[in-house]
Order: sequence, then structure tokens, then C-alpha cells
Amino acid sequence: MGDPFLRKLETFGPLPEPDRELIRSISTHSEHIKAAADIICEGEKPGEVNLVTEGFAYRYKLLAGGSRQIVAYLMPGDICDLHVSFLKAMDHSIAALTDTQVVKLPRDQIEALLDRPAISRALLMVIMTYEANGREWLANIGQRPAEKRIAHFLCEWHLRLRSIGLATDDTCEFPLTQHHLAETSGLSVVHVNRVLQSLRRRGLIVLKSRQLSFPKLDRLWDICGFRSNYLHMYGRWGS
Amino acid sequence: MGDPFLRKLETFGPLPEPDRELIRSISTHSEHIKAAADIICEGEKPGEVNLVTEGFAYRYKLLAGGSRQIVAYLMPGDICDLHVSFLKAMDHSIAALTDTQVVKLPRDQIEALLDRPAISRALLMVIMTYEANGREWLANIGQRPAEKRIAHFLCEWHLRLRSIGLATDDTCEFPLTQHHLAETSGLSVVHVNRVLQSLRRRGLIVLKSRQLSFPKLDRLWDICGFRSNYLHMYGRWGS
DNA sequence: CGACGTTTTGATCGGCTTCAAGCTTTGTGG
DNA sequence: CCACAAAGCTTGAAGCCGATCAAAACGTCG
Repeated sequence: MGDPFLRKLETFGPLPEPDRELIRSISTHSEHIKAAADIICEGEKPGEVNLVTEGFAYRYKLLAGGSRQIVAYLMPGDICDLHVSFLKAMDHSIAALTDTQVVKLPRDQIEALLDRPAISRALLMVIMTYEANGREWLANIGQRPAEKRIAHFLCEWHLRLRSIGLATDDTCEFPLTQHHLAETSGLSVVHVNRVLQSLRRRGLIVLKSRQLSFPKLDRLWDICGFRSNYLHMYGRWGS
Repeated sequence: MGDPFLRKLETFGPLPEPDRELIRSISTHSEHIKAAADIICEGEKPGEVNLVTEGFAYRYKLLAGGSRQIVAYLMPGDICDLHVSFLKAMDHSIAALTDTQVVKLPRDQIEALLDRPAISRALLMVIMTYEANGREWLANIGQRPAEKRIAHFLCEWHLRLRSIGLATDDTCEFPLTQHHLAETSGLSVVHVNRVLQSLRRRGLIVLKSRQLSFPKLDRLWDICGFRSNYLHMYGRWGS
């Protein structure tokens, strides 16, 4: 199933038919990864590139003191580690958040993809949106107080899921524990908990058994200053 | 002078001679930007891509409350906004830190560059190192306490300058004000000041009239857990 | 010299962390 | 299918890191 990947590459416009054909054909063998298992670790330099086709994963960095920062979440269609096929080694690790299905693209297949100008360009764009996403996170963690910070992350999570057809207008799955949320937002677990309580009390979110919904989504967007422009989705979810 | 840019693109290996020729030829007209002026603002979508050839610039994001987060620094050779030639609009702004010389690459020149597979690939790699840099910042701001956070940034600044021949082994220019440092690290100006004092008192840095030096650089690296791997420099400054 | 931007210092305040313990849900093997 | 363990969530109390406010010293440039 190279489907989510194809859709990802076509976010910014359709690819030539032969290119699409190529992409469909590469989805050779797919691997199942159990929740919480590492997909690839810092320092490694494997021969293939991983592609998430089902489930969720996240990038993280381990720091000297033993603390951990999650720096991105990967959803179906996302490329895990194109880096590795070019750069010398992984500078961070990737773990499965839920049970995950991952396609392993051998190096020569990557090369084949990059030889197609349209695909190569699409990849460049995808990488640039990842970069844009990282910048927004930086602003989020650097400037916003705890409540807005978490609210902002929740809005992003929901919108990203919505854009790949995995969420309704006001509800989505949410497989993160509060511990993940803490490592994502640079806050302590205890404080994350209190913030969530507060959001709940105010009727802004309903979060239970890994299901998240937003009774007043626009209100929440307002509160945390969420603007979707940095996600560069130009379909239904605009600028 | 397309020189710093050429060097940048060749970080990961030399380009074919015709490609190098092309790059040397594109440096059409260069523009001078005064310190503190904006080079490009959020929301804009200009026809050309900016390239820093002299001086320093920085990317920043303005948040609702009026606060500002600096999300990256640009040094000679860095590409400001490839984004724009693909994505719909800038999702952040770029300002000159010092007086800056900027080459404006018109869109068709960019296209010409991307048509060369080797250049296109080099660009992809450069963008990926930018992404890696962003991840490290995220971990830095999210997890490290003020002192380590600032120390880490100083180490990075120095190493980056060193890698482009603008610093000696223990000294470099440092045109940022404490205000910039605050907006970079997500701390208040006052606290940045106190941290700098503390680093000075301990003999770890000497910072005066925009000159920064490191009497005990390895000690400082240790203290903040600085590891250069995320910069993906494979020359003299290893892994 | 005067003015403005930058750095410095002191005092106070508060958001978030840490520690600690109890509770609830999920998962697993007998 | 129950029992128990493990993981996740919740709550309270105390303390600290860094924010904020305010004002003074410094430096740099017209």
C-alpha cells in the first residue's frame, strides 16, 4: 500500500502518470512495528528509508540528563528518514506510537524516485513543510504558556488527521499518553494533567479513552492563536 | 559572489563542473540590506529566492501576544526562502541581523538549478540539515535549563561560523544583542543577562563589544552536552 | 553633549516543577 | 473470566527557576 505516500507527494498537485505508477510499484515489503518499539535509532545508518503507511510514530531526541524531547509526529504517508540515505547517520530516533505499518524503501528505489524530476521536486516540498512545522513548534514551545501550548498542539494534531481523512470535523483519535504530551510540549506530566483538566472544565475538549473531540473548535483556535498557514495545506483546509 | 553558496552546496561532495559553472553564473544582482531591516515578511510571495552572501540574518515568527521567536540564523551561503518558490506564502519572516548582502535569484534561475539532478539533490540535503538544526533547537528549548540552553546556542553559533571560515578555534564575532538571545532561547532579557554573567564569572565565555571567545571550549561543550552530529558537518569538525 | 539602545542590578511574584501518594484503567496469565 | 500487575491518571503541598517591574549605568552615535 503505497497509497498514503502517493497522496502525500501529490499534496501540491498531481504527478505524471508514469511517476504515479512508479510510486505504486515500489511498495515492496511492509513491516509491522509494535507500539512503543523503536523504528530507527540515533546513530544508525540503515540501507533503506522508512515510510509510515498505517498508525502513528514520532521522532525524539534523548538528552544528556535522560530527558526526552519529541520533535515531530509521523502519520500515514509521512517519510521517516530520507535523511539517512544522504546524511551520514540519524541525529535522532523514531519510535512507533501505536502499532504501525512501515514500508522499507531500499536505497536504489529512493534513487529511482529522485531521478524523476517531478517526484524529486515533490519530495523537496514535503521536506520543506516538515521544516515549517518544526518552526511552528519552536515558536509554540518558546513563547506560549502551558495552556496555549497544549491547545495549539491539539489543534494541529486534529487538523493533520483531518487532512488525511482520519478525523471528522470535531473528533479524532488521540493515542498519546500525557507523558507523550509532556515530552512534546516541554512541560512536566503533572502540569500537562492540570492543563488538560482545565481545558476540560471549560468545555473546550473532551478527551477520554484515546478519543479527542472539540465541542468549540473555533474558540480553541482563537485561544491559542492557531493559524493553519504553516501546515501548507491548500485543499479544503486552506492557506 | 555566488561563492559561499557554492561551498554550501558542496558540503557533501563536489558538483560536476558544468553545475558549478551554472552556479557561479547565476549571481546576477546583489542587494544590500541594512541591519535590522526585514528581508521578507510572513505572508509575502515574491518572485525570487534570497541568498545570503555576506552578513547575518535570522528567521522569526511573530505571535499573537506580540512576542517573537527567532527560529534560525542565516549565515553566508544560506538559502533564505526556497519555500516561497514552491509553497504559497512565507509562514515566517526574515530580518537582517547585521548589514547584509543578499543575492536575488529569479524563479527561472531556481528552476534551472533544480533541473540539474546533482544540484537538486544537494539542495535536498541542505534543506535536511536545516531541518535537523531545527530539531536540535526544539530539544534545546524544550528540555534544557536556561544556562545550558544559552551555552548550547553559543557553541552552535561558534561552530557554524568556524565551519565557514569566519571564526578561529576559540573566538568569533557575535552580533546578537541580549534581546536577540532572549528571543532565540525563549527566556526573558533579564534572565539572559544573568546567565551570561554567570558564564563569564566562571570563565567560560568572554563576550564584549560583539566579540565572543571561549577560554575553555571543551568544558563548555561538556556542560551543555553539545554534540555536533546534528549539524552534519563531515569535514574538519567531524560527525 | 544629548538621546536612544543596550546592559546591568535589585526586588517581588508566579507558573511550573518536583516529590509523594492514591486512584483508575488497561492488559495479561492462570 | 477473574486477579493481579503495570501503566496511566489525578491530586496536594512545597519550592524553585525564571518572569516581570522598575530604575540606574553604560556606550555609542548623530
